[in-house]
Amino acid sequence: MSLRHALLGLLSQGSASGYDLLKIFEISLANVWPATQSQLYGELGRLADAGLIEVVAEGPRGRKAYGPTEAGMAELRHWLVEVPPEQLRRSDMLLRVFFLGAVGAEQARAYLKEQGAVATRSHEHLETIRPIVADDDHDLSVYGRIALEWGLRFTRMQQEWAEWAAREIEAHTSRTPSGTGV
Amino acid sequence: MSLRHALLGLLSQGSASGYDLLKIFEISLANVWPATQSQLYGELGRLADAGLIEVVAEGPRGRKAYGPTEAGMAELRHWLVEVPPEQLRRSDMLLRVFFLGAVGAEQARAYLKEQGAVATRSHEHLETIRPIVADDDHDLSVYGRIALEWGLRFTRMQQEWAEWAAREIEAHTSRTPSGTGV
DNA sequence: TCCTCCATGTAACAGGTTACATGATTCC
DNA sequence: GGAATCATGTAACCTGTTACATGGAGGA
Repeated sequence: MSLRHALLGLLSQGSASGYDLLKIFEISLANVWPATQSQLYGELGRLADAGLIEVVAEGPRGRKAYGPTEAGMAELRHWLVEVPPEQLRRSDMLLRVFFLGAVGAEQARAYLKEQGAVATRSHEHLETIRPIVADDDHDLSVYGRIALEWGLRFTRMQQEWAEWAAREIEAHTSRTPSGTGV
Repeated sequence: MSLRHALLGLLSQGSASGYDLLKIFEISLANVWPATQSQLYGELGRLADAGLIEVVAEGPRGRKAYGPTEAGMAELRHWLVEVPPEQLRRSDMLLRVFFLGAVGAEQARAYLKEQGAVATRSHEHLETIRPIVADDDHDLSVYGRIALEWGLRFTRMQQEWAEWAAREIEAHTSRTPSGTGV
């Protein structure tokens, strides 16, 4: 149920309409908690019904700008500090690693090298947005920077791991030259 | 649709019943691709209907052991090398970071330190299972070791990041002592 | 006028979780 | 005989995705 809290969090930083929020999701939250338009409007309705947000302004074309209520802010703070984050991560990238024995060392190495390259590209992309968040001292900037740093460290780790793994397979292959598995 | 491929992958390493597979999911795949019992039996039925697996043995209590068909193995290899892994990662741990401005520096630091501690515990847990996979040269062991190494590097990265982030907040707080945000 | 963008909503479907339901076998 | 374990299956519900549907407002 974290979409609910993502919305509360965004609205705590300033009121916005569903349309505004959708844009914010696309730019800044896309890598952390993607959401689609239909999901978003549905959840806004449910949040309003639950009294956690309310319409604070209406505009042209039926535009409704929402803001959090006191109950909504309380719920957000509760979630932030008292609800332990989910640990579960599904990774089909890693799932494949378990079964790489089904395709022979050459293809296994190619797979890992490709994953390393993907990580490198992601890392480079994140580097390009670093300067945008870098230069000020607001709260938003501090926490944005911390999240960005996570991405930078993660992509670097993944890149280094993939290269290490490709070398491991090479070493294993040279020890057992016949190549087991298929 | 990766549960399907997780099942094909496991069955490619030896035939098994739904019950067997469930146990394997609980132990070895739990951190990478969790699956519930009801999901599993449903998918086994669909895989059989699609001709990707077949019943290779029947046992007591209605036990049905499945093995992959040739079509199933082809599908597995196709998925392994030709279908690019999903990049999407939802992380409610990271989502919270974006909104930490809503709770004051003290609580924000406490949150990050807790996440660091969680990562440390996970890392220690993974270290305990390292010796189990370490000592042989089979394909399975090689790829199991590579996946484990990912976990070790990931948890270490997360731990270091959380500690760094907590220090960042401290530095920011001492620069702007009043404490902005709520 | 026509196109683009703003703006909201619904319906159908897929994947996943929890809970319910049932029964056979083995071991003590 | 009774408990634990093996073994499979179904139903209700929630979250998320894709696609469909509609219309107002502003600019060229």
